[in-house]
Amino acid sequence: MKDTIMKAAVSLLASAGYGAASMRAIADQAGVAVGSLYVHYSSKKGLIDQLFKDAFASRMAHLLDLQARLPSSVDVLMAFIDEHFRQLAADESLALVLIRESQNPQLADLPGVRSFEEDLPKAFEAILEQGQRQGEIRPLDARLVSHLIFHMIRSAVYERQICCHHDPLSLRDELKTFIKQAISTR
Amino acid sequence: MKDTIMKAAVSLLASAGYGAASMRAIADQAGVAVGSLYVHYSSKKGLIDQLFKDAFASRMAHLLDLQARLPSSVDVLMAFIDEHFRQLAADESLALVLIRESQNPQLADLPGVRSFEEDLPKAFEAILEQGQRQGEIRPLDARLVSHLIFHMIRSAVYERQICCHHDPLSLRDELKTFIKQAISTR
Amino acid sequence: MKDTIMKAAVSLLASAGYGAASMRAIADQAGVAVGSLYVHYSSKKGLIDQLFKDAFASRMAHLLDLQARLPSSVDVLMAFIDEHFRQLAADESLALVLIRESQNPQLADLPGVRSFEEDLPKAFEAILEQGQRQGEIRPLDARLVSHLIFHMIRSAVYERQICCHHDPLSLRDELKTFIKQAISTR
Amino acid sequence: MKDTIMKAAVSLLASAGYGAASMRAIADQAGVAVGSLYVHYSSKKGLIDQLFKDAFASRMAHLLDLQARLPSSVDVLMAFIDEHFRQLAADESLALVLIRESQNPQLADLPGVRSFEEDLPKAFEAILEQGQRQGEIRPLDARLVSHLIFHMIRSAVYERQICCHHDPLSLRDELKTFIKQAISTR
DNA sequence: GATGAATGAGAGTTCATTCAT
DNA sequence: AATGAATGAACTCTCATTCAT
Repeated sequence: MKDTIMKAAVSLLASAGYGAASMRAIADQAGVAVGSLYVHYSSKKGLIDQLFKDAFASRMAHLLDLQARLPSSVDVLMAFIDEHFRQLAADESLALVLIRESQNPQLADLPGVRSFEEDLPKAFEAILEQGQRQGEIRPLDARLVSHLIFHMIRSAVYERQICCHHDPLSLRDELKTFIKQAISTR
Repeated sequence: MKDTIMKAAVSLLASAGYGAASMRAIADQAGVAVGSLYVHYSSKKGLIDQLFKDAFASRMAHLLDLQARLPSSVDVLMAFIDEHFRQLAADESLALVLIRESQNPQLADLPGVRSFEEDLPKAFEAILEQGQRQGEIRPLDARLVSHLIFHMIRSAVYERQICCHHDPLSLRDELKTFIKQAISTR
Repeated sequence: MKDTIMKAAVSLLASAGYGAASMRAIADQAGVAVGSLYVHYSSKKGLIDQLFKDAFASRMAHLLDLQARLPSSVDVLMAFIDEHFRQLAADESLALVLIRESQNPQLADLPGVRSFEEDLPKAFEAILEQGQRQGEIRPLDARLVSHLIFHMIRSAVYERQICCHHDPLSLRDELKTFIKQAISTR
Repeated sequence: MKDTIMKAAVSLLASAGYGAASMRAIADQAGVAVGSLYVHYSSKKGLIDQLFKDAFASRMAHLLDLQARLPSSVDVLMAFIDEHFRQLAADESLALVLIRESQNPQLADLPGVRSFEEDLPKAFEAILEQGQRQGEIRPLDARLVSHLIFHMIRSAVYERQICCHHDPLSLRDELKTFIKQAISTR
């Protein structure tokens, strides 16, 4: 049931956003009573914090795994984008929620959200710096570009959700080409 | 007084977001009575719609002007980024609000917000297509890349607001280099 | 309207107690909307705090006045009892609420309630001590007896409300005789 | 286990009061599951009713015993006060709960609470009337004074709990002297 | 135009109680 | 007998909005 609730919450957050996703609406969507939400999550914010904590943990684990297995930094980034899009296909709503609500000031103080906002770009930054040392990546402000890439992935995912015009595979390849060309040494 | 209210609204929306910016809070911030808000704006959504309409009009006008004056599409984009950062310096809060709340599903049906979300990228797309015809810009999915660029500018602006680590000028130049390299024919 | 709300609150607190006097019930009793309660009082506790603050102020003012006008401490006590019963006749519900809810642990941290519980007995204590110095009152533990008297007045008032068997005047005289005989030097 | 639950309930009622002592909190305090409370008691009110029934039975039994053994009504009262203070020392929390919650309107309809509130003073009244017939006790309204004394004992006990300033023995003796002098024939 | 008290629907949350295990 | 997840009514409080002044 805990899972049913979380899935309903993600679905509603995706379509309506934090402000319009009331606990009552989430309960209805999940087909449970309002009180049941509080059996499994301490509060509305507690529920959303858990959402981000889970997402951060799974993404971070994957990124660290890639970094350990692939020698080339550019390859790590490309593989991560592939994986990100794969996860996206698995749960489109979740991706949208993660992107949208991570920028919601009302949620900025949640530990899970902060990890997602701060620690994930930091990992990107480390990869870029390693790539620079390896000569694969041109001189650039690693911190800044890590954030740019992070947001571009977000944007691509976001576009995919909102404007249903794009073919997801071409979008993924377009993004990869875009980033690859932008950071490579010539 | 109408202006005082709008400025207070922008300031509060920037720091607290749509959900936490109550009409009472906006009135307090502006130093006027709650009732006065409804003298000048029909509703909370009406106020925000106006905010986006104004912003869209000024940005669109500038883009059309650049397009008319500069022959090179790449130059137009670069000049637009310059101008965007200039406007940003003039009103940082407004930029943040435009970016954040344009993605808020609770505001998605406002005409002003829709213009900002849909018509501005369309203008970018037209510029890219023109650049392709001129041979300045490599073959790419104009519609998709226009959205990517649009979101990257957003991301850069957003980063500038949230993480106070970056030097705004280097951020602007980094972004211009990033985009220029990404779209140019080799 | 602020007054209407307070009167409705007192009436409901008297008949139902703090736990059963919901804000909705108070609003209904007062014939106003729930929201109106929060226009005039910050919260349920804020409303009750105000109730006690007002009651404390009026009783304390009267006690100080008597103390200034009457030379005999016993007379002051007797006059205060008379006045207390008079105020009681003017607002029986209020008296009951003050007595009952001042002992409610959920309200113990309200400043108004603390004043009522602590500062009023302190004033009694001062009167007793003065009476002892004047030789009117027998040797006794002033602090303790001040609390005993305070609670006896309460009890008498409480009885009057709950058990409607007693004649209020005989109750008052019985109490006065009881106290007078208990504290006098023989 | 039934006893563990009752003790936890008394402890929590003493410190937090009826309103704040939720069934979950009582279960936590007792170290059992919420469901177990309903195995032994029909409801929250049923539990509290049992609390008062037990207390009434033990106090009433003792009072009747004293009345049978002691010829002097004044002695009976004094002995009862001694015993009351002794019971108090044995379970201070219980005493506080009995006093406080017997006045809670939300509990006024419980049979156990009504016995405690009505039948105990009636027994006092009978003793006073007997003392009057024996010439030990001055002419007074027996019903009224029985309530006064009942409440004074309450008050003394209550004070002992709340204001930790008093020495319990001196408080007991002060109260006994106070009452003895108040009711005696001169 | 400007005000702010009044509104009432709806938000998040709690809680006594039930019942399948 | 013991458990604790599930329930849904009811709670306190907030908020966009209205309207008489």
